Amino acid sequence: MTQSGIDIGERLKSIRKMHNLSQRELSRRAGVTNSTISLIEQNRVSPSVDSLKKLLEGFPMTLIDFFTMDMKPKQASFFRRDELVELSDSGSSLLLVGATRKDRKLRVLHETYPPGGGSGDDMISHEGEEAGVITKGSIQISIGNEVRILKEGEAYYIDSLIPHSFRNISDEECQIVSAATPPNF
Amino acid sequence: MTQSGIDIGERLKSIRKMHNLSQRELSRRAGVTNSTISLIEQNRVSPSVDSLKKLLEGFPMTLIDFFTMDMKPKQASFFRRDELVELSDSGSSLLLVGATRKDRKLRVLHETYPPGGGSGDDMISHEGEEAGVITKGSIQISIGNEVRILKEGEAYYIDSLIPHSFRNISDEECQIVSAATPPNF
DNA sequence: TTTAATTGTAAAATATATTGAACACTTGGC
DNA sequence: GCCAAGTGTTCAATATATTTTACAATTAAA
Repeated sequence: MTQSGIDIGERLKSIRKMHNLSQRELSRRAGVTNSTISLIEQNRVSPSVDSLKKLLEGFPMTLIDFFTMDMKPKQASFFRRDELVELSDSGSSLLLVGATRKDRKLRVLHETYPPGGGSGDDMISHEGEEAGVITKGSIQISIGNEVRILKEGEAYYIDSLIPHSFRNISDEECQIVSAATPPNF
Repeated sequence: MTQSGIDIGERLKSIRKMHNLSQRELSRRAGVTNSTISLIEQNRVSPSVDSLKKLLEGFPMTLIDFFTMDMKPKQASFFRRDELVELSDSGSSLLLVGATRKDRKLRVLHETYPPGGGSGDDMISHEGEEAGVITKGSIQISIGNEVRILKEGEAYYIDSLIPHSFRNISDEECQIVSAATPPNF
């Protein structure tokens, strides 16, 4: 029988429903009996780790995912261009994706740098990681004491602790999509 | 008996050792028999979620912590196009940024979908958050039971555990830069 | 050495998870 | 109406996890 604090049965059931699977269909995919699934979802048994793992592989999903899952309120998913929030006051443009969401784990930006534009000397460093892809033009990126020019299709991945800055030294507009976690704004 | 992929027994044992606890002492704290602990550590049984939870409370530690535990090193920097790792085997292209880093918190992809291409019919779901910007063309995105077509410059931001999929139903190539945390690959 | 208190392990007994085969109920043809 | 295929549930049988009790090996103190 179960007493595990978190409602494993309910959680499994809701995941199964999300994927539009019947107990029997999940049973086939996971190699666990449909009756077992029924009992687990009713919290009449506490599944072995093996069984739970098999079941999750039917989605697929990992044990980490399962135990990390918390019910979250549904929030806006799609964003038109005018729904992206402009963060920059200079000539450059920093459009934030998902600004309306309360507790983002991710800071995704669509950045546009005109010729001569740049991020300023961003000496603020914070815990986390940051990465991006150049989607148009080229840009000079300084990371620590390294300096390099990245062209369309190239990318970077850095620890946010290391001071970094961007400058468009070309005569073309440059666009970047970047992501960081945890978000610093 | 166990076959759970990850070595639960070894993991439990190493955690116990880290805390300088004997099987019997952990037994007292957790309310689980020492023989059970012995069997689990030898991987001769697959503990029930209940038992594992009780054991971890003896340290204390959560199930999330337990399953998240993975040893991780570090690295950095710039990536040319040919240094991005192709993850797709179909017609679409999924280029991973920073693949050489072992401990990424971020999964940034440069995705290219030819006309008719897509992410596959199997909707994938995993714990975390995911967002992206369409940088070229347009694409149809399904999130849960919502479907929408996003054009260049538009964006999305979703909880990763909501099943989602992409399909390019236009006659032009579509490019996206997406980011997710934590990385599922 | 002996004794007592540890340690991890093992076997049989017991409790529980899982299976296999039913059940009643619904849905969509025909 | 009936029938076939689907749904989730229940119960007895079986497989497995957990406990109880015991054992042998180690460590420390007398």
